Amino acid sequence: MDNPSRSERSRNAALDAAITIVTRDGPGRLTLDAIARESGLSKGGVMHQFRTKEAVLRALLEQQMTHFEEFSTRYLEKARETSDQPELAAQIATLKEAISTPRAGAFALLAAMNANPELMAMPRDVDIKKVALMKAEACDPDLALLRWAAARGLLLSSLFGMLSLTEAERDRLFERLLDDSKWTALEHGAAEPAKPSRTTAARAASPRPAGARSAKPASARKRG
Amino acid sequence: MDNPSRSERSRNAALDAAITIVTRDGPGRLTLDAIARESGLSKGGVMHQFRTKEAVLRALLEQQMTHFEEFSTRYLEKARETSDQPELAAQIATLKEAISTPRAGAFALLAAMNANPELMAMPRDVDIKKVALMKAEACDPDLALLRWAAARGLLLSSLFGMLSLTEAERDRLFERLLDDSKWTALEHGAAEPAKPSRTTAARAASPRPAGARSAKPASARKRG
DNA sequence: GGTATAAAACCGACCAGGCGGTTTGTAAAG
DNA sequence: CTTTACAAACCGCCTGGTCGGTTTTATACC
Repeated sequence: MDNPSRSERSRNAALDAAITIVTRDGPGRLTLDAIARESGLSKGGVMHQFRTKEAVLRALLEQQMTHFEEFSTRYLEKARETSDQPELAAQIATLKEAISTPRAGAFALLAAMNANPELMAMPRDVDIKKVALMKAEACDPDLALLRWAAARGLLLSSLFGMLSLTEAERDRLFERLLDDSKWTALEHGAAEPAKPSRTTAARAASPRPAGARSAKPASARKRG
Repeated sequence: MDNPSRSERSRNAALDAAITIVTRDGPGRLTLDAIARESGLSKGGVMHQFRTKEAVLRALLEQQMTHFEEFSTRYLEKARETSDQPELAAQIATLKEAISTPRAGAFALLAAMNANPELMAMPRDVDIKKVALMKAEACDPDLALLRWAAARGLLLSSLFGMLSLTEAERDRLFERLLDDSKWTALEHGAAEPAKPSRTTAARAASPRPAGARSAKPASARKRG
């Protein structure tokens, strides 16, 4: 096997091991030795790929971020035709996804924060953009932000093992968060949309009077 | 000084030191030696008050929980007369409070989770009760849960340094979360309240048809 | 009161193990 | 033959926790 492949294989092995550890044993147990043990590599091998532990954390964060970023953009494309707030929808859906891929990604976040709170700057910067997009597309930006915050609250609470809701309840709440028709904007920004949104036509495709059951497939549903 | 006082003083010194450390240096830096150093006690002294590190974390969590519990009940009494969902209002207000007493309490939570995720059972048990109360008093329980989740999302995001909102924006969002008149229940549970809520009178105090312009200043508005 | 004694609070040296990181050596790729 | 990828031993430091001893407070007896 050529060198680049060899390296990448080792890198991935290490990162996979890290995720396994952090989800199985908690963030406090994520050590370089543990990664070496779990991945089958030697400690020297791990250190060859990541010169420092912080580098591991950073890589872990990046991996997770791109993973969810991909999910988000994929969802965004679909949502553009079904919602007039596609960015918001994508964000909520992504958070929902993150909750069911549970500790994997976001638990890494905890490990990162524990080691070095400044690492949090990375995901924050992404957030800033997302928030801007969501505000821009909404006629009631605050309401959009709150829907987003609610989704995030559900995710983070769940991550911390502090969410006392059943899976069904959670799903139902996410469903409702995603259903634009259940969130009527205050006239705040615009009772009648000032800008002729590019998706008014798409919106007309769902002319039910705000109360009808949402028909959204809502992506993958695990257990009924 | 008599023995009980002496003990309590030391305990508090240790806990205060722990909070200082965890907020200043991050949860990863919270060690027994650090606590001893910061508190002025010797390590032996610290170990005399808390036989193990987990005991310190537990005490820290308990202290913070009772602190916010007190705030919550104090608020609850007032809210009973101004909102027909006093439990929800109290929870939201408490979360708002927690965000501005920032890292102090909830950062401890992070430290706890890092060391031993099972410690999270303690705050979760409290939550379960709160959630039950909030659901019970609401005619649209899911909406109540979502308002609560949004508040929590704002808090946790802020804790993680991942909230890209200004203080004013945050305040405005909390304000809106607290304003019952801006959250109209879906007919879901009850278009006309099935159970004669004990505060229907109080609710009648704001008889505008849920859509009237709010008198709230709504602070800064960015784009037209 | 004073004094002997027990008990609690506290100190600081100490320990074994785990930690992040370095070094030295070796085999494979280029 | 140089460079890269890895292995394994090793290092110093810090960790949570122990332990024997000292000081302070509480109690018992006179």
